[in-house]
Parts: sequence; C-alpha cells; structure tokens
Amino acid sequence: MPELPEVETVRAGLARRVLGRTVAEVEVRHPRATRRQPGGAAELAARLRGRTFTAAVRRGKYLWLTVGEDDDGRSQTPPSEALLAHLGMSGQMLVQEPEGARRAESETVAVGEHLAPAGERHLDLTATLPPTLVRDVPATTAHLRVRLAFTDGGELWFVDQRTFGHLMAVDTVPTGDGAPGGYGSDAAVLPEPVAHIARDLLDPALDRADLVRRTRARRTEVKRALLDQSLVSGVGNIYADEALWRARLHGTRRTDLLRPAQLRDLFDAATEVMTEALAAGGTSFDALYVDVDGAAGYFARSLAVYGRVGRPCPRCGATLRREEFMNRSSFSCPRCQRRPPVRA
DNA sequence: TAACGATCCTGATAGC
DNA sequence: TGCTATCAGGATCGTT
Repeated sequence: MPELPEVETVRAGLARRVLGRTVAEVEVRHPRATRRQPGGAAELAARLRGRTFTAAVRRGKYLWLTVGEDDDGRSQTPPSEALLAHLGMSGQMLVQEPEGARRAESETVAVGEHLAPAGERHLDLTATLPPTLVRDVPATTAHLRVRLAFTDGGELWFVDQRTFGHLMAVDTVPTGDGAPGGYGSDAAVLPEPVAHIARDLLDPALDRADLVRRTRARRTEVKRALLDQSLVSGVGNIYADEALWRARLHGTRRTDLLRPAQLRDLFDAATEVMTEALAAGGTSFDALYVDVDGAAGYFARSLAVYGRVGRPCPRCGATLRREEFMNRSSFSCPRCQRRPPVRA
C-alpha cells in the first residue's frame, strides 16, 4: 500500500523521467480514475493537452506534477495548475519510453523502480524485488486506467488494480504560510483539493510542537489521529502500526490523555520508520502479494509487527496479535503495547 | 463542530 | 470444478 515512502519514491522517479515533457494526448480508460475531476475525463484531457510538466511535488500521500508552461511555452511562476494524483491502495505510475529512446533497455518501467541513488544507473527491478512482486510489474494494460502520451513518443501510465486512486487536473492555491506546498518544489502553492491535507512528518516546514498540541486537543484514539491526514499526513495503516510499536503505545490510547513527551516519541518513531523505509526505496508497491505469497523476507527487513500475527515480538518475544480497528487490521505486541482500561 | 462508521472497489484465497 | 464469502484499506460523506 503506497504510504509516504512509497509515494516519495514515485515522486522522485517522476522528477527524473517526465519533467520537461509535453503532453500530446490523454486517454482515460476507466471512469473511476477521474471520478473527482470536475468535468470528467474530457476536462482532464483538455487541461493537460499541450502542457509541459515542470516539477514533481509531494505532500503526504498526494503527489502532483505542475504544468508551469502554457501552450505558448511561457513559464508561469508560481505554477497555477497541476496534475494531482493519489495512488490509493494499488496505484502505480509507469513510464513507457519510445522505441530506442533514452533507455535502450527500456520497456514499461515502474516510476518507483529507482532504488539506485540519483545519478546511478537504474536498478533492474527484477533483481531487487522478490519474484512475487516482479510478477506485478506489468507489461500489460490489464489495469491501465489513464494513459498520457508525450510529444516525444513516450507515455505515462496510471495503473490501478483496485481503483481507489485517482487523477485530476486542478488549479493551485497559495499555502498561506509562505512555505513550499510540498517536497520537490519551492513554490508556495498546492493543488486546491490538497489544501486541507496537513504537512507530513518529513516536511521541514512542519511545526512539530504545534502538531503535539493539536493532537492532544483531539479527544480520540491515537491510531485514528495518526491516520487523520488533516492532522498529519503520510501515515497509513502499515507505518501507524510500526510507529505505535516503536513508541510502545496501543492504538486505542486516548490522545488527550497522553503526555506531550509520549506524542513526541510517537511522531519521532513514525518519522524514523518512514525515513528507513524511504532509504530502502519504499516497503513495497503492493503489500497485498506479500501476505498472499509469504514473501516475508522482503518486509521483515523493516517491519516489526505489521502482518506478523503469531510471530514473536522482535523486542520482547511475546506473540504478536491482530485486532480489528476502524474496520482495519491492527498488529501489536500484547506485552509492549498494553491496552488501556475501558472507560465507562 | 468533532467524532465516527459506512462505503467505494478488485482480485486472491479459503471453504464448501 | 465452480460458487460464495472474506479480506485488504485511503479518503470521503453521512450520521450522531
């Protein structure tokens, strides 16, 4: 499931592969992919055709490509429009290069495949992912939802099996605080639909003391707060569980009853686990297959509790448990993460 | 106004 | 073999 580290991996790939390229044609192959686009698929195509991508930016799990030049090639500062993307649970951005161009070895390549540091040759995905994941890197159009053709013959594909992700071409609005709207651009703007999304834990402009204050002002369970993108963005179910385990907190602890130091530790833990995952190129592009095929070795490098029910806690050895929470699964250690007493 | 639960969706898998 | 139920979960929307 794409959370912040996975989305950042994709953003960095887009920054390398599609900036400076001009959209020639847009094909929407599944209406759900543009369900949030005012005016639908036709509007998306009309707003992108002839436009050039100028920056790849991310806030939390949202990423966008600014279209900073108009049809006459005049640059707009700050960028006033963007192609906004959310990958949902299974979304991928794939770049298809024209025959014989740029990458001699190129076929369809996941934008997040760049596990090698910038400047080095892209790693071959088939050599870095377990077989179960390699199978999921498609040269197929089975789940191709939107196809952007560039004027140079290349293409950008939005592939999304479960159709929770979406694309939309929208106007940008000022951030309000003058700080950059997201990672990847200095422009103090962000797409209008993202205006309510809080800054994420890797954002230098995030006020962490204020985050602790706002979290304690909530009267809710701490895992629910971690997943609330309007409080702090980028954290999904996987890294929420990992952060809670590192901070030794059960997800049902009340935010208003936690000490500031406990919340600071929790946010530090979330920052830490996502930073580590980012360094590894993201946990996975589709965790689904890990459960199904048991490719635990890949996950085990960075995940202590998620998906590991019945296994020993890496810290104390107690048997990890799975609980229902918000219609989701939560994984935790019964010894390190005591459930709070049920209050009347 | 804040909190919270239902809902959307697809495909793999388990169970019968 | 084929059918049905279950599971995964981010964001939004309606209800409390």
